[in-house]
Amino acid sequence: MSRDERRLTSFDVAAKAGVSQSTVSRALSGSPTITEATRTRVIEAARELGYVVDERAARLRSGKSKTIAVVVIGRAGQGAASVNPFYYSLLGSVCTAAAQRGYQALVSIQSEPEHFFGQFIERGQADAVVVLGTATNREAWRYFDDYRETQARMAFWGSPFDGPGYVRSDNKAGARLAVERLVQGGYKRIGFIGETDGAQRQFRERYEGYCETLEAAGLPCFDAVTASGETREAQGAGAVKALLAQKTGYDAVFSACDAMALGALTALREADKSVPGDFGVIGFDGLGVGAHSSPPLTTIEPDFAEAGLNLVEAALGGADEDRDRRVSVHLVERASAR
Amino acid sequence: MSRDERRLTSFDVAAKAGVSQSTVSRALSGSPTITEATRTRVIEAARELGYVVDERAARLRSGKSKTIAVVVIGRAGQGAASVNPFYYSLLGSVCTAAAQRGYQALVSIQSEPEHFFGQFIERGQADAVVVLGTATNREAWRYFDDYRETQARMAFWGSPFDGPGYVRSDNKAGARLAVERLVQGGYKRIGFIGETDGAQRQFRERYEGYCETLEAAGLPCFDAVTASGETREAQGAGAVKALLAQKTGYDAVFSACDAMALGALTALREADKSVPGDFGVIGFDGLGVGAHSSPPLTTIEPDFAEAGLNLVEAALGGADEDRDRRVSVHLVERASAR
DNA sequence: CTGAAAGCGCTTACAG
DNA sequence: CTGAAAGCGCTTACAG
Repeated sequence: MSRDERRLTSFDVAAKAGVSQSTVSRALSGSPTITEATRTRVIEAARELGYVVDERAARLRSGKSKTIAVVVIGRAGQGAASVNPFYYSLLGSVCTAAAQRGYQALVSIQSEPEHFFGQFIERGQADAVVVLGTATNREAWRYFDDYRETQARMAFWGSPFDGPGYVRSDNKAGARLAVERLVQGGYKRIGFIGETDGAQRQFRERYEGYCETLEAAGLPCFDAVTASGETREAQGAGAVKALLAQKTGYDAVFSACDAMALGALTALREADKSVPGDFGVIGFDGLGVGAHSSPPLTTIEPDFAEAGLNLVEAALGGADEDRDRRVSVHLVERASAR
Repeated sequence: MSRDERRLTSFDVAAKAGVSQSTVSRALSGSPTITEATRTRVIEAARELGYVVDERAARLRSGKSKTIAVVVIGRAGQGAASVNPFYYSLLGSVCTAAAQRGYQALVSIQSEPEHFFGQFIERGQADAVVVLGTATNREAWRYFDDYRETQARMAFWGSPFDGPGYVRSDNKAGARLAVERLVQGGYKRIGFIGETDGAQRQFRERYEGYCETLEAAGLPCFDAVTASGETREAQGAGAVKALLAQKTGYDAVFSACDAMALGALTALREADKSVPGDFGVIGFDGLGVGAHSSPPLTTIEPDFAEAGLNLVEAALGGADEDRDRRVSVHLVERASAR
């Protein structure tokens, strides 16, 4: 209720409980070497005084920080407004997963080269760092890919690079789910939109899954179609136009990401193709906005809670733990495939 | 490159630069009492060694933490998945605003009563705390409303409560923009959906702005219409159905929030009302998903960057600064009003 | 302008 | 099981 002038310390609690300061520390930190009676007395004294330990001191002394630094990469020149909902959801999952493991989350949104910073562990502020965000900010990813040479306890999502600590969706399984769903809907000539060059490793994996599934189904798979554009949506719209112009007789597309799929939907509407009747579309990412498009977008969604847990574990585990971490995905049935 | 076994300290830098440890500290912290020549030498030594100050020690000693704790309130029983994109954007803006003022952001997502926790300042982890999130988690807001009795340096967004430190949109101005836009579109019987009882102070303000603007335009204003439902969208859809059933001849609605407006759009489509031809809809919040609804939703959006800055300043300023902080809003012209 | 010293509030060997 | 003491790595009076 009242605001004390002097900060309460463990000595105040010790005095009140009639024990030494070290006993207070042990009692409050859950040391097993303390009698239950003593512990209760100390906890009660602390409660009455409104005392909580000063984490700066506790962490300095113990050498730990019980914190995970989470760096969210945005588009250069745009800041927080450029972070898409997918990464915010992932951020939320990481914070939650960290809390479940007893860690706090120090969040930093980084877009500009002059502010790239990763030395949270060296500053004693974090025990591990998770980096996530748009693959399009190449400079940022280059910075963190270099930086990881100096630190093992890191994990990544969204990077165009690869290596230990990189966590991602099970892209092939996702592609399979999507393409099988399209096949099951009776579509015969299924295209793929999204670039498959080095930039987006995830996209390449989705493309591979697309081809494999189609081949297994005895259906033809086609070259990936792309188009340039400012935004992912413009790219998706352009790709669908290009694909329609090909006159291969496409009747469906699997899009490498939802943002492009949304653009595809717009282009299809303009081309008077009815979705899902004439043409099927399935995206990838599980963006919430897809639920409001017309028609609502059927998509592949990674399990966010699992993604958060994987990122936290990979970061805490360090580079030693060199396994390929794949997050499971599932089909979100909406209305863009018949 | 190499991973040192022993942590580097300011003594190592001192030895390398040929100065005392206190000089290293002063040089690196930007103390004006240091010669430029000395500072350069120290900085260079630190750079070569790869030294950065241990913030736990620096903050313990200085008594500051240069951190803002950001608590994001989710729906009980649902966690991070229940945090909507609006609050994630706000979270991002707060992190960015904090960084601009030289603060870091410690983020904690809280949904369950047993994990409500606000004592970041007492733990020495933050200099101020910002709480934001859904007004529907009453218990959480009650907790933080109680907690603020013990701490001045707090700011809030989304609370059903009121008082110093509560930051919100300029709701009346927003309502005016929306209703004037509807009037300008030629709509004559404009309804309001959203509850106006105590729960959502923001909604009441929007309703008041709605009435005032309509009266000023010489048009009738009506009682707010609501409907119960699991989600905001279901509530919006229900409200529109109820409103259509009234046969007052409504030809537009101003919705207290976008989520309800999205539901309204669905209900209107089902009722074969063409939007914006037969019926106009304008929401409030600026949700990104509104850009993909059919038709895309015209809405009122608060300035997120300004909101973040306001929250950070209000929190840092403490309760002394007892002014009513209003964040400016603007009309996002999309296609649900002719 | 710089150095030697104290001390922030804890945790953790070291004794008993 | 508990206490007295050292020390984590800084910042900041206090001197000079």
